[in-house]
Amino acid sequence: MNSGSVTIKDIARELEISPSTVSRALKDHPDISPHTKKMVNSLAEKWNYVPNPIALSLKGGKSNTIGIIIPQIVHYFFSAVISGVEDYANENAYNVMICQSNEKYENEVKNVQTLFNSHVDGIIASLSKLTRNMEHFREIMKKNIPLVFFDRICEELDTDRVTVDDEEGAYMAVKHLILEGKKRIVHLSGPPNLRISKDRIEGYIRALNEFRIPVNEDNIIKCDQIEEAQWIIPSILKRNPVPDAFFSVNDLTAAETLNMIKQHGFKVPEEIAVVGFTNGQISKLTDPGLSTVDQHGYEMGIEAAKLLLERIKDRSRPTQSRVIKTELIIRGSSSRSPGNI
Amino acid sequence: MNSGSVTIKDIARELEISPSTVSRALKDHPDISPHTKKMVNSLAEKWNYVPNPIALSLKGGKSNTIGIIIPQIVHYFFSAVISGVEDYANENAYNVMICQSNEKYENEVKNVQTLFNSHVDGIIASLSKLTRNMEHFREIMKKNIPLVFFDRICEELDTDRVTVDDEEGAYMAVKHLILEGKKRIVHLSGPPNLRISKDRIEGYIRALNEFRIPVNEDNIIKCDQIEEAQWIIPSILKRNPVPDAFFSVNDLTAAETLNMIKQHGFKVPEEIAVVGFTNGQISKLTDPGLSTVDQHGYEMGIEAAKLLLERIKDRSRPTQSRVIKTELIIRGSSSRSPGNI
DNA sequence: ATCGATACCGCAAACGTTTGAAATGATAAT
DNA sequence: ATTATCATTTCAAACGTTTGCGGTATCGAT
Repeated sequence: MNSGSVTIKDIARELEISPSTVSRALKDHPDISPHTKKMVNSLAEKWNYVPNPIALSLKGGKSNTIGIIIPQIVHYFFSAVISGVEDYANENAYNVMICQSNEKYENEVKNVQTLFNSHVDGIIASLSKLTRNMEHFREIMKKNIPLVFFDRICEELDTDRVTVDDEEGAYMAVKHLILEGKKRIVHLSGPPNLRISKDRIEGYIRALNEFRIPVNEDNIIKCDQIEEAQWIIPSILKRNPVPDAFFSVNDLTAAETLNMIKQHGFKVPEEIAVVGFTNGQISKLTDPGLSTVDQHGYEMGIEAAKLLLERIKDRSRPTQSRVIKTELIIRGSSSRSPGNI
Repeated sequence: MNSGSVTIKDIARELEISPSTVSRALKDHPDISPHTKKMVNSLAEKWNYVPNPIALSLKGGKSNTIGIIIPQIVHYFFSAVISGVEDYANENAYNVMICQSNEKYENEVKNVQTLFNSHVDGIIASLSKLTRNMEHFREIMKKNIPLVFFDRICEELDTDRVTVDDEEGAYMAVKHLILEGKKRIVHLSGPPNLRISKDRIEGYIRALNEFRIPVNEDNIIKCDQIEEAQWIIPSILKRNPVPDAFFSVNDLTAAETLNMIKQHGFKVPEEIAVVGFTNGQISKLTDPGLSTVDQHGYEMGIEAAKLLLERIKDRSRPTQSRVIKTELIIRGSSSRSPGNI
């Protein structure tokens, strides 16, 4: 705790009045005389008085801090979400504590504990890839701590949620590929336990169905990491006939896939097209630019924080699910005449 | 503040003893009988008692929270640093509050205010590109708040610092380019007010000097953003003779430069080579892979947090400057036979 | 029986703030 | 002169924890 901070007591001492009078004067309480108010306020101004948030927390029974649990901060999407959460929280006088699960269930459990012990007023979370057991979140709900999931939501718990329209996003991406003339479209999908993975698969299937392209189970492959792509993609590229498009569940895997396709001598997008998911920084920097589905991380962060603060205010209101629209960004990896660059 | 939390008072009430006895029992104070200690500890265990950090903060006069001010969280380097800071801080029972300046001086000033008002025990910061006036940091030092700068340090203030050996990193990068046979090497540099920019320029110059390549002022160009690269690089590529290498102050600009070079029909690395700085996610995903100088962001975060906590413990110890070694990562953008991929 | 020592425990204040209740002083109504 | 009314202020408790100090009880020694 820093020194130099002015307290109500300091002001009271200087003005030779009681702390309670100072407190009320600062709040413009009707009991206090205009003269006293003037004295107090001008001294408070002069001395840069700011209420001690720690004392307020102790008194008020709320910490004005919210926690956020994310898999990894170094991923563009998650850091964008954090920015949104921070911005909205700070505007509303809340602080944010960040915890990373590093995609591990055990860490996630610890994170929940840590945040609870830190007396956060609520928690925003996105599941780790390895989380199957939701007991830690169930516990936190039992303790009546507001909980909002975003992106990788927990299906079995009735909480507020913020997602993107994953199904629609995937549908748009695959439809776009089909309209570009692609027929043998491989979907590199995420962990099958996550709702987002299922939804994106469904969007993929809906697009194929719409154009009466048969769905081949072999074209849906769990592959959502660079390292995975490095050994999976080559085998796929040996198929006969070779796929003519990849729709990946994230940009990083898509970018790596794109590179491997080129390494194997295929032309992008003419022979094989690629579409990713996220619209992170890499997508502008691959060659050709990576078509992708914008996930609007920042907006998700804003919405998640908004939902959480609403619930902190009113714990009895019914849970809400907000869905943010994705946006298909077409670049060179899937189209010879991209709309965006 | 969440409900459900067990307090010392709860335990005292249940055991029909006083809170002070409970407190001492939990701390294994000699005044307390073994029997009482046993009672208290087992109930505390059973009820999952955890001390209320807010009460401790108020009492102890320290918040056990540190603040970090960074330009933008969405950049790989900074999010890596945050990870390091969080990890070290959490291991030592500290929380971290994150503030983004978004590269704006005004925001940075506000951030400092916010952190001060939040009673953080110390601040870790990296300057925004637009910060010239250091008054806000000077103020915070006057108030005796420990302050550690990393990467973009403040030269005029005597604080603890963590940097990488920017000069050496740049030197290695440029020397590597020279050894690859490059002679007309353009350096895309950062904001001239920042020490890191100057150091990297110096490293660039040292390498040229060592190989008796004349330093051409026109080859040192302020260009550290994608948008800047988009209009600056084309003009550079029209030079006659055209440069045969670019050494960029960050990966993003380097990646964009690499793309523009290819667009203009030059072969990378044969005709024009590129080296970046950071070793972020993109560097593995460009085509060819981007050679770069690893900045070890995570380690910097650890060191910065370590320095800060040391200073919080002992405010009188002399300031320290820790320098972390960079590492040249050679990929396809600068060498036909890269050591790394 | 008295004293001192020892062992164990509780009271109360403190951190900074808020807030119900009580106190003070002054004014107006009786 | 007494009382009610009002404006203004202070007191005290509370949030959860720590800690100096004082208190009580027990025991052994005298």
